[in-house]
Amino acid sequence: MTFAQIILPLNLKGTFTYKVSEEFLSKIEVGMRVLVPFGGKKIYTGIVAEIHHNEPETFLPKDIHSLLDAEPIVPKQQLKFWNWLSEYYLCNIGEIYRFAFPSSLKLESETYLKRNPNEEINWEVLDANEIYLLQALEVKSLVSLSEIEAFIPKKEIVKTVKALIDEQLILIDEKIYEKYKAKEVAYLKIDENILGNLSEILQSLTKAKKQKDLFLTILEVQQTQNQPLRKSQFFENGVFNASHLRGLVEKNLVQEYYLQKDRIETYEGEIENLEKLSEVQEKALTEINEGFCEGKNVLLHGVTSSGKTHLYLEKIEETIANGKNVLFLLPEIALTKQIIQRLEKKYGKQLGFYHQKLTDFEKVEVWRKVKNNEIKILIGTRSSLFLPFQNLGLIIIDEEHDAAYKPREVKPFFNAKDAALVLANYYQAKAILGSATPSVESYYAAKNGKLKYVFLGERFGEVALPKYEIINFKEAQESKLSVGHFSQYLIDKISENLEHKKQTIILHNRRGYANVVECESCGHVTYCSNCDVVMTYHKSTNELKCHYCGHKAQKPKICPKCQSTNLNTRGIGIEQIEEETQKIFKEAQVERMDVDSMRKKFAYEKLYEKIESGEAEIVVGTQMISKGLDFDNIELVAIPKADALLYVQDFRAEERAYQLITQVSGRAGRNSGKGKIYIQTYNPYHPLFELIKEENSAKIYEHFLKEREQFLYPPFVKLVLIELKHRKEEKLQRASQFLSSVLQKYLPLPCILGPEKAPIGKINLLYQYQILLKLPRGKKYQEYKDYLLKSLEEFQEITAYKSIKIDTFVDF
DNA sequence: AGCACGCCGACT
DNA sequence: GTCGGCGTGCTC
Repeated sequence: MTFAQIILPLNLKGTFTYKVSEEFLSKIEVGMRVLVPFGGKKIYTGIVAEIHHNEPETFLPKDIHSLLDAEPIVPKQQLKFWNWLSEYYLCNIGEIYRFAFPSSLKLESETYLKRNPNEEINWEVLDANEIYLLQALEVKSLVSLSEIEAFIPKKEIVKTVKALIDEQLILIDEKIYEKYKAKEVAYLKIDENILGNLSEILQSLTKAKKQKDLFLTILEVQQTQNQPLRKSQFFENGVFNASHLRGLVEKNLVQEYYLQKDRIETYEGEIENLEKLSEVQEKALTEINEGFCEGKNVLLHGVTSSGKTHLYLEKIEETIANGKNVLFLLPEIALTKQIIQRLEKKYGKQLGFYHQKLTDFEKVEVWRKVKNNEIKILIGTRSSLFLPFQNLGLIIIDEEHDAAYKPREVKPFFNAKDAALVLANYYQAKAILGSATPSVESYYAAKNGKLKYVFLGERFGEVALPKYEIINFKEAQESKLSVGHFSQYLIDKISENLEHKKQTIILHNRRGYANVVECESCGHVTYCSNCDVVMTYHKSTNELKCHYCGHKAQKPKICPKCQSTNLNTRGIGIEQIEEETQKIFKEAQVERMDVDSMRKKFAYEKLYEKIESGEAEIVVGTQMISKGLDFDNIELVAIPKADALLYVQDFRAEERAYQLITQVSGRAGRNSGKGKIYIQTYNPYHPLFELIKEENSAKIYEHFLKEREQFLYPPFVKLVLIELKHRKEEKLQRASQFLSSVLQKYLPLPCILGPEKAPIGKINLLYQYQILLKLPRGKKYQEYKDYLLKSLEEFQEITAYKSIKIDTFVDF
């Protein structure tokens, strides 16, 4: 007897055992898709994870319904990768499968109903709904539940269907269909062999002038154009129509055939050659190669505009020349047009894109191409790690420090940067992590020899790096040399920059107009009704918005508590900075770039255009502004409230501030080398600002590492965050306490921090508690993680706590 | 995750 | 008195 372990797209532990019947025995392989029944009447598409002969003892396995693939669709390396993810990040493999596959590759099971032909209907005893349904089945033999909604009220459907099933008048028919059908396009061709008799052919067409003309047209195009002839092109001018073509096809003079159309338009322009590498880049390239030779992956630490892309292109080229493929990971696809354009020019059709914003059809298209090895370079976000690569040779993780590689809100949680390294290893491929501001973890790994450290310290073409200047805002205020949140000094500098017809960027990392609307008389502030956060005031829409659940409310005119009209705003948002900027620089064209202003369609494109053309003179923005805006005319970057970057309560706050400041600085003086950065702060002697000014990245990382070591944070310990959520706070608190006590049985006490209320105690009506684990690195780590898993299992044994939602974030 | 079964409040 | 809320249990 043969059995198979099947991965199902459900958030359930482990895999499921099914029996492999005789008919599939010789065909079934690990990595193929199968159709299996599950539960009452559900059918799922699963993935074969293992084939074996151990009959289960505690239950009777069901049969595999059918085999969907003739060859494995998930490569072995991917299955290994899934397993690693599920073990390392403590999530179910089914969740990984769900995330990894475009939904149309998972067959859909929709419940369809049909008449039971063996049962007579006694119409008299039926109610109206039942009669409608049966009549519908007379007309159409199969009706789906969703179709029934058209003629039976929603809440009565289940009742009606159930009654008829009980009477055995109807049956359930599981109709399964594959959603994805490749779109086909018609092409024409003329068999060149018949051309020996060309004169004869033309003779035979003398009576059909149009057909003759069409034939000659097709022939001409075919002989001049060395690619398939799209059928539709011959009808575009209106001279010919389908019947003319039909005549030719019937006479066997022209053949019609179909090709799958790619839904993704690919670039067909010129293919550009690489520029020559600079000396510094050559050296870096040698070092990368050395790293690869030592069997190490590389951390490429290259200051902004140092030409990291250039090196990537070199390695990509080389990999492809060796017959292997490349995965190029980006944190977000939207803000990185420039890099894509560059690769597009060079690689044209061998390039593919993949990210979660594609339609399902498009995703499957890319899937197919990757599988068939038609795509040599795949550019994509973290979801592209799951494509069925056949012979991956290189993975590049650009902007490796970017938090978008590990979004907390998407399940399953994993860090694409770390996952990429593991995946590369499974494919025996090499990886390059690239950034101008590497994450502290990667930097540490590089310094410890786990990664090869390659530093590119100067801008390409020896353009000077931007200079930093720190403005003591406290002093400026005290000597009354300030307007709003701008010191007179900064204002002068920006004015100068405007006079030189150079562009300015102002960074302020807080959305909205004001953080809080506060009553001056009683101190009342408006909280979100769903979340435990103060609502942010947005002046442009004149409303209060919750940035966590999106809840909106009117801005109060009087204090709801004490009826005072003395309401004031506190905490400056980007909208207020924009307003002030416009007020101070009346003549200047000021634009804002944040999530709220970029929401409209093509807002980004429009802004991009305005900056490129020079129409926008000052761009005020949140962290968004630090990405992708590579324009030569920007020379000044101002951060009027730099302190705000440090107020975040997070052990990575300083690291993030450093990265953000450095990234946004990189926008200035890319060409002229005259970029200036003004950091305006109340704490001009804050070590971080001083270090940034010194421009000694090694020293900065030393500083970070020292703090991390002292306060026991990564990379010196492994962090696991356990998040518990429930609608009832008391129950949640008790549960969290209990989980903590279970953990205490197995883990040393100092490892466990909490439970405590999460920084945002309630989001969307769910209360949140958390337990933070600081686990030692090395051998003990795995042992402790096994204990953690055991504890979580013990916790879930308690029926009363089954309704508590638990999420674990490993290395968050 | 989905889905069925089972026990307590607001309606014909 | 029923309909229907969601708490609990199970799925190879």
